[in-house]
Amino acid sequence: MRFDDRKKRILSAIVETYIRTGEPVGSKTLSEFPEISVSPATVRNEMAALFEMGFLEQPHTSAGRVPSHLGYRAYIDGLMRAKPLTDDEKDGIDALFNISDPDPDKLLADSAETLAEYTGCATVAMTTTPSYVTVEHIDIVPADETTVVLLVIASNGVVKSKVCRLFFRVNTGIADFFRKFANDRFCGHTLKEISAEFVSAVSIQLGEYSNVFNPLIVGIYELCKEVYDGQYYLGGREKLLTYNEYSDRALEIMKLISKRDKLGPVIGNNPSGVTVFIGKENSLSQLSGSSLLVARFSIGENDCGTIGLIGPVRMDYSRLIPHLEYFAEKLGTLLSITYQRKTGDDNG
Amino acid sequence: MRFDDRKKRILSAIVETYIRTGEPVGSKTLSEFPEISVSPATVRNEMAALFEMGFLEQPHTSAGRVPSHLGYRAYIDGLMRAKPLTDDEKDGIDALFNISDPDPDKLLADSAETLAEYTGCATVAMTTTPSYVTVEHIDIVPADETTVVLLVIASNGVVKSKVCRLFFRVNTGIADFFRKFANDRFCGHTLKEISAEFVSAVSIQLGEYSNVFNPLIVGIYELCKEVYDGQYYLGGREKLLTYNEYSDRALEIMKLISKRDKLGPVIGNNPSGVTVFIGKENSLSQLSGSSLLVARFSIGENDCGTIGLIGPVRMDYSRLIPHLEYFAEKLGTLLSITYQRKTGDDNG
DNA sequence: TATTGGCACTCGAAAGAGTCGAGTGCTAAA
DNA sequence: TTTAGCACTCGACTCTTTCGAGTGCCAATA
Repeated sequence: MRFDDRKKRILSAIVETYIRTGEPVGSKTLSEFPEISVSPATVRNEMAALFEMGFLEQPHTSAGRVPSHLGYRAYIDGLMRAKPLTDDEKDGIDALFNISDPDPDKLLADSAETLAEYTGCATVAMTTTPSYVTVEHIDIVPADETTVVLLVIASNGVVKSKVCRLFFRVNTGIADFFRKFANDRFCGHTLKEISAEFVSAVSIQLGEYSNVFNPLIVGIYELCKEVYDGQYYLGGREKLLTYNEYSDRALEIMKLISKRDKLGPVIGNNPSGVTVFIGKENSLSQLSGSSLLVARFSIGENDCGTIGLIGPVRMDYSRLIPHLEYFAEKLGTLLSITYQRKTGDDNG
Repeated sequence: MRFDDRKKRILSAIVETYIRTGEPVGSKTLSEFPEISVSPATVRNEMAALFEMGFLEQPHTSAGRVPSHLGYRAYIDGLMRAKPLTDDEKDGIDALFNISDPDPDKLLADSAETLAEYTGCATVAMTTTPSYVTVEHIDIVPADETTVVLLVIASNGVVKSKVCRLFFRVNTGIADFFRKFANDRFCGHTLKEISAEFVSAVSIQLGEYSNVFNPLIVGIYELCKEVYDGQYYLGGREKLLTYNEYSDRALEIMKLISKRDKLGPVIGNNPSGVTVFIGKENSLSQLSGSSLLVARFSIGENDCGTIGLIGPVRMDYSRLIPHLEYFAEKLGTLLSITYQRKTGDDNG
């Protein structure tokens, strides 16, 4: 049986109509489409064929047809006409990223929230740190008598800080000593190397002072770990409640996507561009009723993170895929500006 | 009509049974309670009286009775026997707060999440900064050639930092100059004073350098604002989905409580101890189906924040009120240790 | 040969009828 | 003042009926 042109048009129309209405699509409705314009009976014959080929499902005998996962897949891979963003939509997204000096962490969290608002889906934004990234510099700044601010600057430009409150007074001498010590021991090592064992070993080298300085050493460890772990932000999880598909599963899905160890591996390892997982294609069985759209973004040349959408299988792919793509691109651009300035200025 | 002892016992039993089962409570059920032990007919007479007095409501003629808001209020204010925490429960909460050197912001966010997990309610945690808090110290630390870390330390011990990426190379001289300038202009001023206008005025004093240093001045402004605004964290909003009461209102409530400008004023201005708003007592009409429990916590002597529970009116007050109280107390204690060490060590 | 009109059939959704039982209010007796 | 007795109410549940959108199949048609 050939998957001829009319079958393609009919499948397209079924997918699009079902996405729009949420109701199974019947032969009469389809026959009224200008790009189809054959009688309902003919449409029925074609639908029977598409059903045979696995592209359609039938909720029950006397209902219309609904796309199967295969049907969605065929639609997305070949039939769909992506709706390019209007200038207004582009301007809208551009405006979101028109921030002069963003805090990268907040930017990511805000992006997730904004993208959720923009798409009506739950979103996830995640960054990962390549294993070659090293500690570039550690600093310690006395804030008041017993408080210091610890800074860890990584070779990828990420800076993290932490307030440490100590049990003794910190003067410039102590700060200088510790700064030198910490830089000597940590700089140049990859973040990956800096394990609890590594830190214990460093601590021992402080000899009798190891107890006193322990909060700072632990602080450095925590900051390194924080940088290496990257970020994981969710946005608009409550959007799932607006879809009847999730009427009683919403809580389960909301909990699931909150867990980085569950969703992270799934979204973290995809080619560039937008990757789509439709329903049962998801490796997590709980997501068999959901579709997942993920897009990588990069800082300059370096692949650095993923931003994704989670919504019902019946989501508007033709609109959301280009949106997500554009959004990820813009996010990458802004992060690149933020992080690359330090080297970009070298020539000036 | 007297609100005599037996009426009180019956009202108590109705509230407690209804909280437990979610079903209207009938006379037969009540007559079997040992503390009531009169016939169903007598109970019915008493219930009719309690209904007259406004303590009960009746979903429909042939259903049992349900507490009215007045009924809950009477229960909470006079009849309820608070269930003190068991040692195990106390240990559980104590363990949550057994952290050596917490980041205050994370602590608050984690507390909200943990409290939600512990109580099954949505939670909110908020801090406010008294208007007398001043800027104590500003620091600027070069991180790499064009990146600096800005620090603002407030007189209440709060430290905030921000990474600023600049368009020029920062050497020690520039950093020293700006540090002195910023401390001269900002220190001693209350956070409240540091408005956009204030910052513009300061910026002008930099003369020809005002453009160059503007990102730093703006950074200081943002940090001051961040400290002054305090924090607002939500936890476990999805818990609301577990109550049928919220079957179709969950989304609305989740959105509402996410808005600090809506919920903040309601929870931010209450006496110490646990304050309870039952259903329609809430000034926000959308919360008429919810109860709100709020508890203040303080750092040392200074009142500093609020932590609260949001759940269905039918919540287990006798358990949750003591829990929230203990939780707020512990949170305050840990924050006090964190913030007060700097002065507490002055005697040593 | 592909398309179409006709027709009997299917099956879920919605509406209506009947039953059940928990719970009530009222009255009269204890 | 308390209680047993009794008629009554009304939601929850079940069963049945009706309705109609949609189907599959077949014979007629272009």
